[in-house]
Amino acid sequence: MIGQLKQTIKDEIEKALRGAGYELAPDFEVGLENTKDAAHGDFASNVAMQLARVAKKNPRMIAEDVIAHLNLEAAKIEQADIAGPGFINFFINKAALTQVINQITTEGMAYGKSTAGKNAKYNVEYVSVNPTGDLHLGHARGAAIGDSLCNLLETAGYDVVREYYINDAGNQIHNLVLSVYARYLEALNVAHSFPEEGYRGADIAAFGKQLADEHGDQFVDRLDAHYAYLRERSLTFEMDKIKTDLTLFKVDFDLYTSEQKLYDEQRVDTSIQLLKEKGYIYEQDGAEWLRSTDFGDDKDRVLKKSDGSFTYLTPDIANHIEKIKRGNDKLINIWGADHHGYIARVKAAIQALGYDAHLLEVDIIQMVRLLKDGKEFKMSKRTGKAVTLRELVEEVGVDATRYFFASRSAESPMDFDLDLAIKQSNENPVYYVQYAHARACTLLTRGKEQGFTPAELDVYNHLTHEKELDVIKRMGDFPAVIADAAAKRKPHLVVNYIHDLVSAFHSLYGAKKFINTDDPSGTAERLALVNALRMTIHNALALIGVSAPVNM
RNA sequence: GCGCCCGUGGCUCAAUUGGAUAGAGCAUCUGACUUCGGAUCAGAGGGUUAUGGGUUCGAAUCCUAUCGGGCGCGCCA
Repeated sequence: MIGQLKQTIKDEIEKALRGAGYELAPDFEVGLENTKDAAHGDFASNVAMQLARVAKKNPRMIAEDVIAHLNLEAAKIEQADIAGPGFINFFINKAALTQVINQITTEGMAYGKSTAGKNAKYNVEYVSVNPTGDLHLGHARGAAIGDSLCNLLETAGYDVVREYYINDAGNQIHNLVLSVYARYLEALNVAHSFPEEGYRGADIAAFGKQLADEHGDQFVDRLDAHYAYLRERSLTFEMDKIKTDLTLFKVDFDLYTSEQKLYDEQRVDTSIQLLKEKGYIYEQDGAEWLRSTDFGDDKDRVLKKSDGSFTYLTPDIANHIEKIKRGNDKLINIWGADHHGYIARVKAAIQALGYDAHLLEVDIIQMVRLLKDGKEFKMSKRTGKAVTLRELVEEVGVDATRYFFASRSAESPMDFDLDLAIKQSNENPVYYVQYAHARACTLLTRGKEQGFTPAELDVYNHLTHEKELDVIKRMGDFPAVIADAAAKRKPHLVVNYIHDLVSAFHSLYGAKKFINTDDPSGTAERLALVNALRMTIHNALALIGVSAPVNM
């Protein structure tokens, strides 16, 4: 509703400009922003400044032209002022604004949805952790951001598939089997040596012991004979555990793609063949290379090694071909910063196949540095030392952890002080938001006890307090905020929004009585606002995987 | 050395992508109606946005140089 309002104003500004004789470029877009200060009205436009240079005219004079030609009634504006260097501030009809309440209560759980994405097919690949150990802190950040982004995209009208690419082929799986086997022998007190490149996570030790309990010494000295079985069991164990942990973290996937399956179905061979046909493969030193430098990569990349096996890149290219074949309009990969050097080569492959580089978008999430006792705590694959996602959830909680990760921009590296997180978990801003939701719910029940039901009116004439209007306006922004955050791939914008919305409500709560007043119609209208607010908070928190408790 | 990312109050982070007086939380300090939930509210102090130069009506944001930090730079995955 607010979105329509703003569009109407933009259209009318454009008409006014043309009416005043300004030439507008075909792609000219009228700027109209929410104001930060109520004194600047409800919306502000900077068109006058935008046009100052080309029109060679003082911005304030342009602003005057706009106002002189503006049809206030058509734009549904009560007043338009010029301020500062040439901003035009618009004041809208406050009573009309309250209609947002009805929109929210009618749409309910669906409030926030929009068609901004036009059902474009988006494939989002995230987490995709190798099945060789526990999910840790860094993965948690990727999972939280990836899942939130998918929720945002869906709500903003995109057609989303959530994909987890499983690296279940290659050397690391061999090392996984050897590691499990070593732990198995260890559990049986059989002399063994731990593999050089082995994985020392606690999960693997536990699984080795489990195998010993199940099978006794059946596999001792017979690794080769039972290799396939142990491989299958190890992989299943790892993936099941990863899925369980992710579900605990409220993160789910639509599609699990197996690297091994890409091999089995000849898709890896086919993709190399395809690149050969396009002429971007050459042989050197017994290996087959992709001429990725043709597309801006630093150096060419080996696809097929001289021993006949493939590099990691090759099946990944095959998978990207599969994604494209599924008819996706956009492929989004969410990777940790340690993989950013890999972007150029995958993009090169996509271009070599004749597709636009923009078809693939890689969003990088910067590193999480873990602090313990104020010092950096290096996670180590060698020793298996790490803080796992599971520990995080147990000690800090899902809601607090997800809110924490979602609230920070992905592009800046962050420190995570675990001790502080545990100690301060009850000071986490997430409770500030959840408390507002619980408070709203209580108000509704209390109101009901006293015989009040939320009003259903065309216009809410009693909601005139500055802080009431502030809350209403913010609620009305919700769909646009989602669409914006989705388009920018920035879930933290939603968290900023939630915090501001809730803060406006807490402030209103302090300034105004809701029930226990001698103003029944005001109470009923105010409860309608509270009801709409409750829904908005609930829907907003759902986007980042955080619950909205009725009481706490 | 080359490439990408980052640098904002004591700490952790924002800033509608170039907009009006750079905002929040934590920490510090001062206040709040004898039940609408004090996990809250009202307020105070705290900043040369790493540094220099440039672009323009206007810069934390763009360009440039320098300093500092992170991550990459395998026929590993």
